[in-house]
Amino acid sequence: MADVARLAGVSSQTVSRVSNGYAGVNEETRQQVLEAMRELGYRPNSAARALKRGEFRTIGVITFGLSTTGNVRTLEAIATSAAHEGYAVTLLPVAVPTQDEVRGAFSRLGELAVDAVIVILEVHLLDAVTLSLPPHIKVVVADSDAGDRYTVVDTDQAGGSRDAVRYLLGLGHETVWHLAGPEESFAAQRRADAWRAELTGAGRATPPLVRGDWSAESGYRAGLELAGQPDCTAVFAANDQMALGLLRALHERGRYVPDDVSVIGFDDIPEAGSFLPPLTTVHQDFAEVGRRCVEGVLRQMGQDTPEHGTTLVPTRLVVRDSAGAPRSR
Amino acid sequence: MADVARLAGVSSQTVSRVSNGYAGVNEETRQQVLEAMRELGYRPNSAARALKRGEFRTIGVITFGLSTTGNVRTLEAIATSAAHEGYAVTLLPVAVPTQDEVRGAFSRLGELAVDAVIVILEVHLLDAVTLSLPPHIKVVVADSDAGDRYTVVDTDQAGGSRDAVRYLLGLGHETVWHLAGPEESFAAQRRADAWRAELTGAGRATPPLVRGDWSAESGYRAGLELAGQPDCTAVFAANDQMALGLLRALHERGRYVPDDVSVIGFDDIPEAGSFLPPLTTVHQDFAEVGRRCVEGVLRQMGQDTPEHGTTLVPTRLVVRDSAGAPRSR
DNA sequence: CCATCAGATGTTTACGTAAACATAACAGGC
DNA sequence: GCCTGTTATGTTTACGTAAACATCTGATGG
Repeated sequence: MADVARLAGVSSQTVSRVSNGYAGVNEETRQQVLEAMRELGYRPNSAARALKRGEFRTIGVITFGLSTTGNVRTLEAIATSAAHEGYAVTLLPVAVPTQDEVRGAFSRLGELAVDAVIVILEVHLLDAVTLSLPPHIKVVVADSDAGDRYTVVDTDQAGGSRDAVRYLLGLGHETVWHLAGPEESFAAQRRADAWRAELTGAGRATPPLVRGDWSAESGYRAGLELAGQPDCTAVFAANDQMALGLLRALHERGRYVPDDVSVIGFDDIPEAGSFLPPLTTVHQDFAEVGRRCVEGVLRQMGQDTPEHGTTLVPTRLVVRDSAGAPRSR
Repeated sequence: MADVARLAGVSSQTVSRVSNGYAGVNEETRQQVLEAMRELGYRPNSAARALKRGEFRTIGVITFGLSTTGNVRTLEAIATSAAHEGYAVTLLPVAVPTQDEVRGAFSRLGELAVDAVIVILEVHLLDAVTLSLPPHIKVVVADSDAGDRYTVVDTDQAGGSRDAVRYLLGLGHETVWHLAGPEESFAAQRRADAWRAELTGAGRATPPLVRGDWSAESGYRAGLELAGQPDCTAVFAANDQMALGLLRALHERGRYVPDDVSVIGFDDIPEAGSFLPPLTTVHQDFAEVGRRCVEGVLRQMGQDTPEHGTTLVPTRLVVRDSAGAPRSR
């Protein structure tokens, strides 16, 4: 900066003013400074800036792996929104979703150049971890039920599940089975709860819940099991990957979809329309979740007090070919 | 820091020494300092550190979208490796893969707190962009052919493609069709080149190349076309998503896989084993690519001169059920 | 018993920036 | 012609840290 100032024949403060687009600079001076910057290839040093301003213009994102579509899409939207607002995004991968790992990530975060954190961790691990965060760092959590302590942005899991079950019942199915996600997952829990509630509300029997782990492979195993249940005519899978495995198992066992068994997924991953048959599924607007996370974080940075409360992003049932009326008995 | 020093009854320099694990500090003093740190909740300020040290311990990752599995898995491995080495990862999403956008990302990068960059951009857009990078920033490129100018880490696209084609020919197919990725993609280009070379080398006819855009939907459209070619008995798809769409199209048109048509994909995404039928595909070791990217970046940071040259990560053909011998004529 | 040296700790300074304050030049009103 | 206000610019300072250098203590060896 000093070099630029010297070359342009001004003080370093004037360079700073130009560099920050400050108003009260003579147009002629400004051009000289810009020219000098160009000539010297000047780049403001972000460390010094951050030090001086006391903020990094960076948002940290804590996430467990990038294996699930939802996390990735949300992350992508976060990165885009953040970039749009002039914020950078720093990634904090948590290797294994254990209490210790999460705590570790949070404490690494403490020394990290970050003004705020968005946590995309659907598992029940946030509880004991709160304390280790420096107090000035703002937090938004996606996919959690910690709405009483944090700002939470979530998909309307319950609404989406309700729509799926209602749609299947509307097609004439006696009841709907559920292929759930892993126990540790908040999202899985809420989808299962809503499924159960909707069935109960409609006065239908609740079949035993089948557990998967989000993977297509687990869906396949569950599918082999379900294929053996002759009274199973409709399945609501908690995500599209498991639905994919389910489709394969049913196909292998000669149970045709949708003629013998109807299947509905959750997420609407880009490939869902290319499954065999194309999957009817609940569309999640991950991009919107990401945007609102960034929004929430920035809003909190404008004020001193942290917020809490939950924002729900609505879902939409995308009807394709994997669900139909049950074969008439 | 000054507060900690006061509380511990030492100078701030001693606090710094403790904080950085410096050797020559009396054990007793050290404990007092640590105690004071704990009591005051002291966190070293990373901006000040970066300013003083002249390095940020941060790696920037430029990537176009997070839509392709490969990019995401690579990114994940990068983040993990980097964290392991005490480096943070900052994400620089490029919204649209145009020259301007890429240039923009690179110039934003100039002001970003980053010591090195890993570019995961498979498209032909790097060429004109070189200049805008501050000279001290180290670069590693994944999935590119810029090996003469940068350190490049790539999957052995050619080897994988060759194996796929060779395997299909070995099963007795007369020739192999190719469902290629988009023209702008380096990876797509290399896979297509290797496919053509292998066919030519084996003295087989080269069917017209069919173009997709990596998406399952484009694979479906291509599949409808290929289903109309009676002499098409084997297809090598440039990625698994397109293979998925292809499978659906073939199925809809009554061309059975693998009896009528054999299909091989590329990537080995986690779901590939759950396709109908389970997909034979070329496994890419994205994790290894990510690791080597970080390794390359760190290595260059240890020295002054940038490197160039290409490292290839080997692939592996994963045989499942989508490819078989052609129906005897 | 003093010179020498090693280990432990303190003091000064600089990293690059921008806020706060200071100064200078000039226009306009009375 | 002097005061006031405005605009443009310069000077000083502090952000939190760690390198470089300075100092102090006590031990060792001749």
